[in-house]
Amino acid sequence: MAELPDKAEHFIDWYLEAVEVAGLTDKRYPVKGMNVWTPYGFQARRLLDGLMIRGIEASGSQAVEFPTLIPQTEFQKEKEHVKGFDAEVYWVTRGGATELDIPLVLRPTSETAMYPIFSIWIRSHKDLPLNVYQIVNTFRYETKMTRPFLRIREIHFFEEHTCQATDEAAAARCRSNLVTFQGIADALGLPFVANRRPEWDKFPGAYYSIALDLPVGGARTLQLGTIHHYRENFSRPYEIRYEDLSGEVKYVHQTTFGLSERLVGATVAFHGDRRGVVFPTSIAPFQVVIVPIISQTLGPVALDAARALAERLRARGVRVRVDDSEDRPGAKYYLWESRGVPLRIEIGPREAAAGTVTAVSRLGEKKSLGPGPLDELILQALADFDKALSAQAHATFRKCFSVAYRLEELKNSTTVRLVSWCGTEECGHQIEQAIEGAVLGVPEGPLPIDPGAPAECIACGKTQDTRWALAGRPL
RNA sequence: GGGUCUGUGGGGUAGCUUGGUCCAUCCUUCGGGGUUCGGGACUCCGAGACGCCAGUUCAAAUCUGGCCAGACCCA
Repeated sequence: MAELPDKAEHFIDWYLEAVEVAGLTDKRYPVKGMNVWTPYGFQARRLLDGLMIRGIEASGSQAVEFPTLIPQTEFQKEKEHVKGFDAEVYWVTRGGATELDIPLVLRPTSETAMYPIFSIWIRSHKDLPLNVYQIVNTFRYETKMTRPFLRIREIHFFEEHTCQATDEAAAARCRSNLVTFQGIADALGLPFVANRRPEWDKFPGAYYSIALDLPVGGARTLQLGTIHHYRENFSRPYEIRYEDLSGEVKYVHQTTFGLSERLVGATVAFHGDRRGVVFPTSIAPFQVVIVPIISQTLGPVALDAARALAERLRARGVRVRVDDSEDRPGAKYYLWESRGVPLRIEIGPREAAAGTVTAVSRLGEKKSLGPGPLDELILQALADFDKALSAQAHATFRKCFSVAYRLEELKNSTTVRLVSWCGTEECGHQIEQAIEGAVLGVPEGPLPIDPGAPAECIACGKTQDTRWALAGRPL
């Protein structure tokens, strides 16, 4: 039986092939870092969009849409931001044959598109808070190698931008975003750590950045998204001001929250196995696939039963597909397993007569359901699947971390490491050199494992002001 | 940013060193027929490729250059 490459040993090979066999994208589009979404992959992405939309709107954000092109003059207003993105933006310099007076940037992110308009929208404290988001495509000219979903040049980007009256309100919005993300991650069965990125690695223009990191085997990590507190760094150059109750003119404090289709890649990367993708029911294009076992001698009873069951499940809101193709049953099992369908239902002729089915979970559990209310039993089996997937993920997650006490231990790390760190950039860089990766930052909230109190800094040995930080190798 | 290597049907490959054997190999895929159908079926018939553009040559998948795309290494 053909299996995928070993996930632990050859992660990238495994990942590329898992995406390939699942048919989520077509990588043959002839522009680097830009893939075509297939109907199957697009459905997963659209369901993910739904999770993000429901989550953010529940926290009081409204959808907007700003243009794709940004004039150079606006793009360059915030110094750090420009420096951070200058090397990776696409420029539009011509309209037809005419050279544009002011070149246009294809948005790499939308701060500089939105904020000139925010400065018009916001006049008074009554206009605050302003919480808006958009889901649009953004463009970044990645110079490194690209990977489907993980590192791409056209990014399907979710970005929330908010304006708050005070520093404290902005910090509160960041915490609220973290709660929203927790909900999305739970729906995907993905554990994560929220790390406050070190100064040298924060978003260009941010006061601080909180990154949502997922360990994906070895010391490798994947940044799932980010939450940034900008303070007044953008509102000053873009003159986003309001009059407070006493008539004093103040600059707003801004935040952003960014996610992308990388979450589809993360789901593949974290849950996938030797047979391919494993989707949680929340974004599985098909939650259930029914395979009728055709028999020449016993007639089409199994197929009829499969179609009838599918109708009942659809009425209950289940995304279900009957695979009535000519392939043999075994071939269908392999196909839908590689594509990540949570639950397979097999109906044979004798089962059709008895009113029972065989249910096989993508995690391997096989059992007979019925006779009885099959739709109820299948809904239960789907809920059980999500629970089992999440439990398995959290068990894996805990094994992804270990403490390192000396710099030399970092070299061939097989997990993400917790290190005691004094917080200085100099020691941070020593840690990064030792692990051949990055200091991910200091976790917000509880640590993924409990290492006790931080001791002396792993690099300089000082004991004052040390804290636990995570170090790993971002993909 | 600097360097090394690669590009053959829809996917994966053989052929390239030494130009002619190639109207290009094998597996898979796709269309049609038949027998099948509880873990990747068998069989018969058919379809489909030398990344693009130039150059060298009697002759180019094969050699040279440029471009495009991809992989890897270094900063």
